[in-house]
Amino acid sequence: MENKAPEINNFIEAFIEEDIAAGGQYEGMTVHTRFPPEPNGYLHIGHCKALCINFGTAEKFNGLCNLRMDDTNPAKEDAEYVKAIQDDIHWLGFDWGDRFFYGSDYFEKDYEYAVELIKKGLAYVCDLTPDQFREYRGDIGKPAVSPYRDRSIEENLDLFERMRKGEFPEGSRTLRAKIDLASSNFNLRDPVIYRIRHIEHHRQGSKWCIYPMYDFAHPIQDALEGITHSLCSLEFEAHRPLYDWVVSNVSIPYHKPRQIEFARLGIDHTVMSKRKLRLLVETGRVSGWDDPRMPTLCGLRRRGYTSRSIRNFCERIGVAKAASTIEYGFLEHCLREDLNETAERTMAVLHPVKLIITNYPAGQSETFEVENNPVHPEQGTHTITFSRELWIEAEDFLEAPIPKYKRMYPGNEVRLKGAYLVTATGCRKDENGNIVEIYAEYDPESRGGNPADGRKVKGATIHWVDAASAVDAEVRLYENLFSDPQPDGPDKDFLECMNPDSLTVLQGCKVEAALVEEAKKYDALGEDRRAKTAPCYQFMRVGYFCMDSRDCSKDHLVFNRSVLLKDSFKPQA
RNA sequence: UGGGAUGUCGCCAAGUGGUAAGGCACCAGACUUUGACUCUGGCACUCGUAGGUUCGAAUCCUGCCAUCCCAGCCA
Repeated sequence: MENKAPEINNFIEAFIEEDIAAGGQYEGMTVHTRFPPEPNGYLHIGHCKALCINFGTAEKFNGLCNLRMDDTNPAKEDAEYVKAIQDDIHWLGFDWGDRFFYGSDYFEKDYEYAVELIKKGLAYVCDLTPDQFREYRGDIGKPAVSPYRDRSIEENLDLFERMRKGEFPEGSRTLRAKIDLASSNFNLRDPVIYRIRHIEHHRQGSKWCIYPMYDFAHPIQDALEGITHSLCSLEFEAHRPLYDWVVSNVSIPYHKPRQIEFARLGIDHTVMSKRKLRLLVETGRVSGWDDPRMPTLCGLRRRGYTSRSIRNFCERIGVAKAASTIEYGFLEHCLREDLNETAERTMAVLHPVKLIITNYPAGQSETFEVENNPVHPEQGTHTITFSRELWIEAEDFLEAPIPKYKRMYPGNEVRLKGAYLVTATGCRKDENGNIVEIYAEYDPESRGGNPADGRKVKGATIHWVDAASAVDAEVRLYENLFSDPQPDGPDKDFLECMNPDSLTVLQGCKVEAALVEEAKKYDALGEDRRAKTAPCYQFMRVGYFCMDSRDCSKDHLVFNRSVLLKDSFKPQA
């Protein structure tokens, strides 16, 4: 009774449960996983799936999950990314406790294990250059060849030590695992496990000039940390035999970890490879790694995505082995679902047109209380002001209505949210035919939007902002970075799939004056906290918006559109 | 091509021999001071395909087809 079995939701959990039930090396074990990012870029939502699987699975079985920087290739890695990665993971709400490691901290151990393999006759120094290596690699049905395979253990030991001492130039020699030159799995054709690189390592400095390959270092790292289940993505499937070979042939005083692979996350209308994201940043096609259009966690965060919505998304897409591409709309759904519960409602007019209430006295003004969130009345109310001149959305008035149109047009009574019922009487246009002013009369007996006679209002309820107190704001509208749903597709240049209209900047939008006070509070936060907690609002009838962590200030309000509200109105004709 | 995987509704995804869960999207309706939210109903006689085994198959067997990954001194 004390230990209720966890509900099994996917094949990985099923495997783990089987392992536990089988006993053996897993007898009484604590499930232990790890998340091993390479510190060569920022985390994106694809990493988040792996994060949720590794941390989530450990949590589910009451286990542990380590965070480990996989930094075995000094050419690609940089310390600048380490903190950003940690911050992103914490922001998501995961915690590795005191189990933060660097793959490079095991270099000495890796070396010892390599020596062990040499002594066992399971590894040898090979003098083939990269070009020769390719040439001697063999082919289907034709085994690979290495003229150096049968060197004596003594010679290998000597050569490997001299490799470490820096006696040889890059590319001149490697250490190879002696497995099977004829294997149909090319990963087992005596794979390179150490290469020479005369490069500074971001943490080890110039201590080393030989570096272990992922295939050798990773299983050792896992084993040394007591990882029981090494959960990674599908592209490592063909490497599993090598992973198993390493943990079986090296004397690690723990049980052998088990590698299990799952399909990585794909989302349409975006790209997920670090290489491509980096190119977008470096060529200035986006403003940076945290551009709100980027699928990076910092980008999504700046866009207004909450950690809860992202986590929920990762939970709901499931875990399987079939390659899949999730529709971007599902991510948006998860955001709306969260923000609907939490975001305060406010009124903002993005494309303002003046509405003049002709029968409302000039110079007069009054206030109304509107609820912050109808879904949760306990979130309170706030005050808005009303006067003769208001701003309304240009698309909320039509001189000649189209079918099903319920908003303002001459003679149609509508409700100004929280204020009064009004009926348009006409409008004024400029010389180009653009509507510059709309005229309407209000029903003084409908304060708060409730007509005294209780009549039903057939027209829509529209949002507005008092012109006398409104504040200007800049609003940035975002759309898909790529108009092509599969920019990663074969025979495509992803740069040519980009959406030229992924960013639209609107100036002179009208928002409630109260937002200036909110911006003041936001200004008071330190840069670090600002980046993690963008205040989010629902601009009623428009969408969810958040203050931009970099550019918004009380003197210049800047909002990012996080996601549109759903809209079932489909103009016909 | 050799090896490794995967194919269940437009997109995800349960299902492990007993007669196709759920979510997103979409459609219809109710409710509504957000054309939002919420609620109700609809949405795979069929599981890549062709055979076979079985009383019974998405689930087992065989062939075929399609897609993805690996074939770096990247991870």
